[in-house]
Amino acid sequence: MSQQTPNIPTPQAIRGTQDIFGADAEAFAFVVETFERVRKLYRFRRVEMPVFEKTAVFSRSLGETTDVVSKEMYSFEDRGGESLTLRPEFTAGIARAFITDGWQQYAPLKVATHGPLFRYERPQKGRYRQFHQLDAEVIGAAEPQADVELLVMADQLLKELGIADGVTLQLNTLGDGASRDAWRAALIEYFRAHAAELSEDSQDRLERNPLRILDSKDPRDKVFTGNAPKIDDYLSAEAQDFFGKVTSGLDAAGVDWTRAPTLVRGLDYYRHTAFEFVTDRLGAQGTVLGGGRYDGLMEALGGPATPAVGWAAGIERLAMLVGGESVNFDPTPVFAIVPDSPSMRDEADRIAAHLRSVSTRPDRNSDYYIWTSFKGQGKKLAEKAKKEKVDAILFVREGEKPEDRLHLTNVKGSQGDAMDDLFNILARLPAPYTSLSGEG
RNA sequence: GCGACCGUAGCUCAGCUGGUUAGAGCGCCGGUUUGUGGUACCGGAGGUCGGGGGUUCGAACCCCCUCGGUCGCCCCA
Repeated sequence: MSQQTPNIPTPQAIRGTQDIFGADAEAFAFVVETFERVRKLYRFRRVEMPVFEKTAVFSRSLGETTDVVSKEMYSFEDRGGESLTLRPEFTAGIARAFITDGWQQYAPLKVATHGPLFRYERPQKGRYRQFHQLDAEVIGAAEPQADVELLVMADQLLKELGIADGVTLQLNTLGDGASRDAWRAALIEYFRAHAAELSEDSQDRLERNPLRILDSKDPRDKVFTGNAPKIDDYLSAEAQDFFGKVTSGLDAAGVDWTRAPTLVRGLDYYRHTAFEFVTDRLGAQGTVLGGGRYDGLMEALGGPATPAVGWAAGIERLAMLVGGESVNFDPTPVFAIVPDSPSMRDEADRIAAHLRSVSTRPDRNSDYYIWTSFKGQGKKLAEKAKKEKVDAILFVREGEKPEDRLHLTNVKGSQGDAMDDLFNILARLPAPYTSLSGEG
């Protein structure tokens, strides 16, 4: 290995960013690919959104007083003196595009996207300053069936990722605007009576975000949360009916859920349905997918009143649940092409090039993968190939007759049909190599 | 923003209450052996002990500052 150049300090990675590699990167890709498949199944349209927006897009939609806006955004002035912000979430930007790009003509519009988000927070397990989310939104649909479809899709995604076990859907309603405001007022009144006995955090929350006191972890607060006013007592008949249709829709679709009366949303724009898929396997960052209805958002951005629902899911949290070195995300067999001697290098390269050029199936996936190296031959290279976890090694050796020149060795011990499959693939070899020797 | 723990070769770590040239395994490079269901052996390169300051005859080890990591609080997906 080469030495580092002295006296030139290597710049460090930014705190809270990640260089994702190896099994983690495979798990990440598996999550994204699964999401893409499910999103197409439900006919959500793919959108690509800018990574930065005018700061007002977020400050208006999330609320100036929220922690995200007041202390977690990466905001800066560009060279024109305009205040811009690296997106801390997807919804606000999509809502902005809905208004400014005339997407209203497609309403009700189902869109999905994924990519990096930025929040200046203290890094910890499952939380980074640059993190990645999957996102799905239904815009322009006031019907509870939209909430149901979104939740059914989320449920199917988690099942297809193989992580549905141990993840529970917690569901709540915040009511319509009037219900929510009445409940909020009642909560403030109730907690204010006990203000002195609450935790310092909750005394602060009392002013800024009283709903949040309900899911406080502090035992001093928990004493009071049990008897706090319930949203159910403040729901209008319409809001009650709406929530009833969501739950019956979920039951009809066979999605398990539990009522979580203290589940609230941190951001101001949420109404009605609020939900989180929660696991107990990720420590403090247990929410793996969360969202709700945000009927008030479009107006906050100066657009027409437009009902909408959506959710987002943390890709690295999903990847951690999927993870594990042992998981094989892709069963496609891998062949190593190994020249037995330096003189067979070109021949080996020729064979590898041919196999790669004929590998593509009509569905654009490959039947097999080909591993090669840039140097080495024979024994050493075979050892290296095994460390790369190839399924079989095709040795290219010197020999008079073409059938003597190729030798297939099965590395992983598959037999019978599996071995036949490997041989069948090599039947696609060019002219001289119509047969080859090998062992199973 | 607050708290706890941690920071020794590319990786995972050892280094006794501060005491001579800082170690192991894996990996890497070279070689010998072995014709291939993750060979065996020999040799080699590679470390400002995160960085800076201090205490001491002497610091990887003690103290302070700083940077970074991990896990909580907060916030949130």
